[in-house]
Amino acid sequence: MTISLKQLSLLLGLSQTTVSRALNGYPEVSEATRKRVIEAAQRHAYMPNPRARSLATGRAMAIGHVLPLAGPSDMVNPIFADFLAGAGTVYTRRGYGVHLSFAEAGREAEHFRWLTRQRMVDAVVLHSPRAEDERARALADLDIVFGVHGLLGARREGYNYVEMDNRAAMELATCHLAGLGHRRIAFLNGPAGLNFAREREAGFLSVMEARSLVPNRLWMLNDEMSEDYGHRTAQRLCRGSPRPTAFLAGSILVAAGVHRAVLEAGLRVPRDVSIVTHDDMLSFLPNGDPPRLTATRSPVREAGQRLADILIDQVEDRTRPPRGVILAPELVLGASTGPAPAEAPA
Amino acid sequence: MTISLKQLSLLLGLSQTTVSRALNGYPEVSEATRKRVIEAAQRHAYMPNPRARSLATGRAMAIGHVLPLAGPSDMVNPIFADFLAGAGTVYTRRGYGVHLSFAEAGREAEHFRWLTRQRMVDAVVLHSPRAEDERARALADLDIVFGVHGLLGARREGYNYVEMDNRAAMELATCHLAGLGHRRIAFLNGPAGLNFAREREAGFLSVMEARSLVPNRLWMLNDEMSEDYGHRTAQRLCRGSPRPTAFLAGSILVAAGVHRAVLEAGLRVPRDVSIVTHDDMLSFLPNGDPPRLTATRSPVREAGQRLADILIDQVEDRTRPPRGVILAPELVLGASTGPAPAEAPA
DNA sequence: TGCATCAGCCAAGGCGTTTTGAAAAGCCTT
DNA sequence: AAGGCTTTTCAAAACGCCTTGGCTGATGCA
Repeated sequence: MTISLKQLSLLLGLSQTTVSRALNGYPEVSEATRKRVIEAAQRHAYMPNPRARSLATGRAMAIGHVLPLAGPSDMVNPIFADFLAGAGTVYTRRGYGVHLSFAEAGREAEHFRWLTRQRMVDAVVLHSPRAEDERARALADLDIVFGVHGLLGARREGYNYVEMDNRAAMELATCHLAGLGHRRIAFLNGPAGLNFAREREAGFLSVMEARSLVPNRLWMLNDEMSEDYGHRTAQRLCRGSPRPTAFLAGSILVAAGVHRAVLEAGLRVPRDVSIVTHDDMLSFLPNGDPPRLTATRSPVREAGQRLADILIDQVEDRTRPPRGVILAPELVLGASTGPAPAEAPA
Repeated sequence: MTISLKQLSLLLGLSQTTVSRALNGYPEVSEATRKRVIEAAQRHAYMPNPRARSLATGRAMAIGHVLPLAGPSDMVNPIFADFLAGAGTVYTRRGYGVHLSFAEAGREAEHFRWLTRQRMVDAVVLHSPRAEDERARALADLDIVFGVHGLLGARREGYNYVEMDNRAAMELATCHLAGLGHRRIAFLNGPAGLNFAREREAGFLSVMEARSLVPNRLWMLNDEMSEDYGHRTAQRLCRGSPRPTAFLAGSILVAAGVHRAVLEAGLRVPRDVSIVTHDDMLSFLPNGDPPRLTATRSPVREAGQRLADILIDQVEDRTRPPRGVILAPELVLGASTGPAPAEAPA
């Protein structure tokens, strides 16, 4: 079927040792032989058997991504998918595989222990981290290389991570709205416990404060980001008086719900109400041209690539210090934002 | 770190052979020793090293899922995610892993060859099959166990597959609409080349014909299922005269676009226009209670489980004939359908 | 010339399993 | 007591790779 190291060495009249060393770039082999070996390897399409290799080296040549088993969770989350697609290209290029596994919520620590005891993976990626994340603690205790897609609480050093600058994103968005004259802004944020939601709130508040605007605390909401959440909330707020002139939505789904509620209330976008969203899923809901929604965007796919490289670097040289990357978001102007409507006289 | 077979056998005063056989259920070992071995294995939390095992057996103990590398493709598709979540539970339960890899579009065949030559996987799952699928041919030629999430053209035997009954789904939906008196139904189907779209069209047409209704061919459309597609198309059709009284959407995203366009046109759902969609993503857009949209649903997660079991069964006994499963859809009544508005007098 | 050094290569052992072929032990028969 | 079975056990080889330690012949130095 496929040629083995032994066969190749027999073919070349060399020992397995020499062929192995030649291919793996060890110095103790003459350049002439190395060239001959490499050429023969290519000709016979030799590829080392990853299983045998990792049995011998003790290295897994795989990075683990662990997903919660039940419920409408990460796996169904397009962000995760896009992140993995980005990471996947790097893994493939550098000869690593993905080890995808599913763990019951709450038993992740045990799962990690199993993964590492079995040497299934060389490193692990943590998705959707919480501020106080017991999974991160478990990983640190296990002395395994790991990286986080997001931040662990306020900490920004001592571990590998890739994060979009959530604070900057909301600052951009809030600045944009404030610049258009909006003062009554509703902020439909993500779940309160999650880090990125805190960061976003900080960004929102800092701009409001800088502009001497007073945020309406009743309009700052936290929930799972669903279309339903956006719709339900916007419907309620649009009935109130005064109502918001602008909505800041945490995701495209939330924005879609808001948009629907606003239309149903007989209001026009952006004449009566402006909508800005954070868009982390890019291509998932194709925007037209010009884009329908004004949105802040982060390069999720690139985030995956960056973290993959960071992890593999550290796996291959355990002495490397941990690295963190903060990716800058951009604001894409769309057709959903415009000047705030004139204030009704008080 | 973790105990090996050798250490366990030493501990028991038995040979590796006997311990191995005892644990793997071979008959040529006395019940007394087997019991002793199993008990010791549990006590020391022994788990065989999967790499060593598959090196020895030649079996990979993994199922491959190959995704297109570039573009807004499967990976970003929540259907795929949900399917994998379902399959994942079965893989884990039966001791298999997932091998997720990314192949450039058009070079999948080569990728499969590599996967099998390297014995990376014992079986492969094909996603989003086309009627004439060169990937399926490549897999068949390679003599590897594989299964399809969907159908290969009209063929319904000779290979493993799990499919939702697309035809039945559209029959259900069309019957529902026709029963409410709708005659002017627009059908926003998926891409023309894909199988499921053909099946769905057949279902739609068969009911129309059975009820002696004449479908408007100009209202039967095919495209990638995006929110934009739904919006664009519904906007156009709502401007026409006569306009459709009902829309049959291929996915929730399409339905969302339709819904938006209908609202923007100043029409009401379901008073002026009814909407039925096929919902393959279940929990992704949480519906309220009662559900917002009337929808046909298919159990994607269950589909993943079924195919996983079929594949592993065949891997473990290659003589088993291929199996196909067609899962029945259900119609979930929501708030988006109602009686057809009275005809304007002609 | 003798001795140490070094580049280049190799034989063999190890990674943790499964599996083959054979030996040992037990039980019947005769 | 010996032979023939069957049951139970084992030592060793294999899977395909990496790596340790050692071997050869050439080179440098004194």
